[in-house]
Amino acid sequence: MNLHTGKFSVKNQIPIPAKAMSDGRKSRRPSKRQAILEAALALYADGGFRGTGLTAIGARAGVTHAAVLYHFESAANLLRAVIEERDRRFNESSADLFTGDALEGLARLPEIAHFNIQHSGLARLHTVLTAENLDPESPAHDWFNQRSRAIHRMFVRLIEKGVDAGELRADLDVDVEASAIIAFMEGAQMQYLLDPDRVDLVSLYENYTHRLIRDLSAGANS
Amino acid sequence: MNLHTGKFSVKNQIPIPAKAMSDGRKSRRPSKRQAILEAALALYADGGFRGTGLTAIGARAGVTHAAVLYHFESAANLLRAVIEERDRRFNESSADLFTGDALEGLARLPEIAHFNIQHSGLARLHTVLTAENLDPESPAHDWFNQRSRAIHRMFVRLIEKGVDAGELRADLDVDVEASAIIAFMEGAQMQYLLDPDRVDLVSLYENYTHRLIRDLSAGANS
DNA sequence: ATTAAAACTTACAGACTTGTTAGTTGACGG
DNA sequence: CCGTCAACTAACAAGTCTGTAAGTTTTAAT
Repeated sequence: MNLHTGKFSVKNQIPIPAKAMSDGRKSRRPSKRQAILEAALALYADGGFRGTGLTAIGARAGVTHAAVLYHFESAANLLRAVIEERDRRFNESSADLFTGDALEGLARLPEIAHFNIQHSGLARLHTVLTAENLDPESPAHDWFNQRSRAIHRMFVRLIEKGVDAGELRADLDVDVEASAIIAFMEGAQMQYLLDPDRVDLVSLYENYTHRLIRDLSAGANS
Repeated sequence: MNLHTGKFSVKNQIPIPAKAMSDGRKSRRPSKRQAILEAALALYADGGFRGTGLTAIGARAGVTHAAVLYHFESAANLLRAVIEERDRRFNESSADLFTGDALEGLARLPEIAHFNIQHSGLARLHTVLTAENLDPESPAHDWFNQRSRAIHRMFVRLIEKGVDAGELRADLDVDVEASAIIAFMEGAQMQYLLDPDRVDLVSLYENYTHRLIRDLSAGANS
């Protein structure tokens, strides 16, 4: 364990990737960078950041741990790249939930359940890394914090849009409602990951969504 | 409801505590066992199991890491003791939620929010360790799995009691309802731990509880 | 006072961690 | 054909981790 230990704590920001990123010029060799990232995605999902060494990641990608460091410069930096990659993939398939009407967006929440079941590796990665970085001293705490706020804002805006459009009740505490939705999703995820056989994630989401829409819709009894 | 607490064998034989547990006989020296457990409680909450070494735990308790092993035999065994201790404390103050009527029990859920805020160390410990043991290969995965099922059963029974008493709707999918409640609580906890300044855990719980009771009460519109 | 045992400490071992450095490989440009 | 440079590997360093073994201190009972 590290406890504080300066390390990268100087700035919250983690240094930029690496030089080995440019594909503008001709690559002299097929570079294992992507394979390494993929391996890290998978292994962090199982063992978390603290539980997974660069050697294991390299081995899965068919290189030594030095190659991992060559491409990502440090373990913390690799973590950052992994988190961003999972975000990229998740957003790709869920961003459009926030583009339409509020009621429509809420009704489509179960799509997230489907995505997370199909990509349970990514889902576990997210949950494991979030929990691992609850401690403010953790290497990526600030990043997860910001991320959390960003998602919260998206839901707040979605709900506000619904309120403005008259779809949703006007007396809602949007902050609380947004947090509640996120809480349900995160918690359901955790339940499912812990015991996939017992928990039917889709049923959970559908039941929740149905009731959520009924409760938030304009005209619902308080 | 004391869910067991015993150690119904979780197939993986985790050895029994140690000889140094008996207080039936006179202790020859004040033993740091309790101090070590306390230190582990605190440090695991911050850094998780994988992120915390026995040396650090020992240091916090004023002993060497060898003393930790003397009392708990192995790191995995200490983890088990820590989990059980957190459970014991949590149950002590929340077990009676399940003894009364269903509606009363549900209405008192916000008490859990208060407990978790006051004992945020224990709360973080629970969340961090749960996430860390999502992987079936993890040392305490089975234990957390069983624990999760036990809690789920408690809520199932509470809801069933309410249905039988005519307090709650008869057409509920109790399994799903129980999972949803747990999901909300776990997720809310995670949100709060990640960003205590933004998330008002008590408001979240109160809002949720109010709506939950309204939705589940007999006579509510489907 | 001697003995016995709990409750430690010190020292060591082996495995694993991140990270550095120096050397090797191989394809492409000239 | 040859130099260059990306993309590595091998080896090493310094540290951490769990666990073992053997020796020491403290106290209670005889």
